[in-house]
Amino acid sequence: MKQSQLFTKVLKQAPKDEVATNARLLTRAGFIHKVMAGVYEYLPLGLMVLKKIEQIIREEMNAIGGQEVLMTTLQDKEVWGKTNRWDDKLVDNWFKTKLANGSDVGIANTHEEPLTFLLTHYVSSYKDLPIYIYQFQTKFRNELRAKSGILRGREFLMKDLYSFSKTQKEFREFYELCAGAYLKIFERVGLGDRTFRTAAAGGSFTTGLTDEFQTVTDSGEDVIYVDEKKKLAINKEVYTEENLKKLGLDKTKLKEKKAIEVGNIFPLGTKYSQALGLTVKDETGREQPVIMGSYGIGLGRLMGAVVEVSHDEQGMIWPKAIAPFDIHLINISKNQTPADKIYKALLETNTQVLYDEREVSAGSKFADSDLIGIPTRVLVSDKTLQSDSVETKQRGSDKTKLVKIKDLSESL
RNA sequence: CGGGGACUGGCUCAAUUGGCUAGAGCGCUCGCUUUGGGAGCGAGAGGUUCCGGGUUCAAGUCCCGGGUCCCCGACCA
Repeated sequence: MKQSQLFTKVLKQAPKDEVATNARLLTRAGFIHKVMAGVYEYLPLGLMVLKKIEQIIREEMNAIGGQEVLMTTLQDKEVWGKTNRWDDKLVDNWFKTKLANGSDVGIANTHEEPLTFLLTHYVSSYKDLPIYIYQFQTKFRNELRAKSGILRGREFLMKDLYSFSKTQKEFREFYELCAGAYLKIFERVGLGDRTFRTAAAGGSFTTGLTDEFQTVTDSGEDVIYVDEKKKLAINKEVYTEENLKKLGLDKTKLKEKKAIEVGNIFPLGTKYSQALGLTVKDETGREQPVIMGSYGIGLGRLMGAVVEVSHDEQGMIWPKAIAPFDIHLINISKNQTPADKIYKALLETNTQVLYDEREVSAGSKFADSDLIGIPTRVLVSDKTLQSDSVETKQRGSDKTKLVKIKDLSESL
């Protein structure tokens, strides 16, 4: 894409109402725009990143047997009444509204109830299980205090998967499979070396220990204790002698760290299936409640976490897998024709390239490029053209390399 | 929800203990010049000073009410 056609522009100064690094950089670079506290619009560059994250998650969820659906934002009150979660005392961060005919509806906060209810229409035999269903869907949560830019929003895109199993053993196997898939996802988006499976409390969903995935960074909201060798951690909220023993963690080997929760998985047992009547007949013909699990990843939060851990003074440094573009082609030669040709040639090799052909100063282009943070910069100047070359540079590194134009696509 | 801070062109900020036509930088438009790390000169456009009341000869500035945003805490997927 030609940069002059991008409708967003880079800002030299971040808006004063943003303090969080992720929001400051993403806003300055034109990836997102704040509408109100905790509510952000995704602009072209930001959406490209979000879509790439989504695709990585989709691939990993499909790989473990997930089937993608899309459920609704408007939810039936009846269904929530069956688990008593309609009550504001139990779930108080809910947006609710009314239809024209006066009936109450909920605005998607989570989907355990609607999905469990949906499955009662299709599942009746143990032969129908297991089933793993997921979606990318916007969640609305009326947080008392939104903060940290896109890390905690009132409206955010979430991948939520729900597992439906006939036995504890079957459930546990999938639970571990999904934990593995999560680690792969965080690896692929560039957070692998600092993201830990972490024992935590289950909130309103369950009792007992559950698992979350925490990315270590000083800008995190949570405090965890990490065993770096075992690649395991425990959240401060459940840090007790008893739990340490249960997890086989040695107090002396744990390091206290701040972290961002980028994903979570937890057992739901039969709480929802029983309440909503989701049962299957077993081999002997008896009705058995289905054993459930829930597995979530907030996409915006994940994107924000990447920015928090991967940036410098100049701007963001995107991992290749989720960068909005692969190449930032920059022309600073008066003669634009050679750069135009390179742009076309790159597009023909299916390279995703942002082409800065604007008539602004070189320094301004470099600064914008560093801020946006595309992994590879390809520079065309009078100097490089003298030797039929371009200069390549990786974002985050100072090393530059002169590459012959005819060899460019192979070298990338 | 408790405590603290803020709100002035698109963005960042000025505006003397209440005083003239609310200024500057960035950004934007036009012209000329310039082009390897946010260039220069000139001309120009752009304002309900968050909203509503009030005090005063006079309010961006003081008073009352409301709103929004940010931070800390509580809460929380």
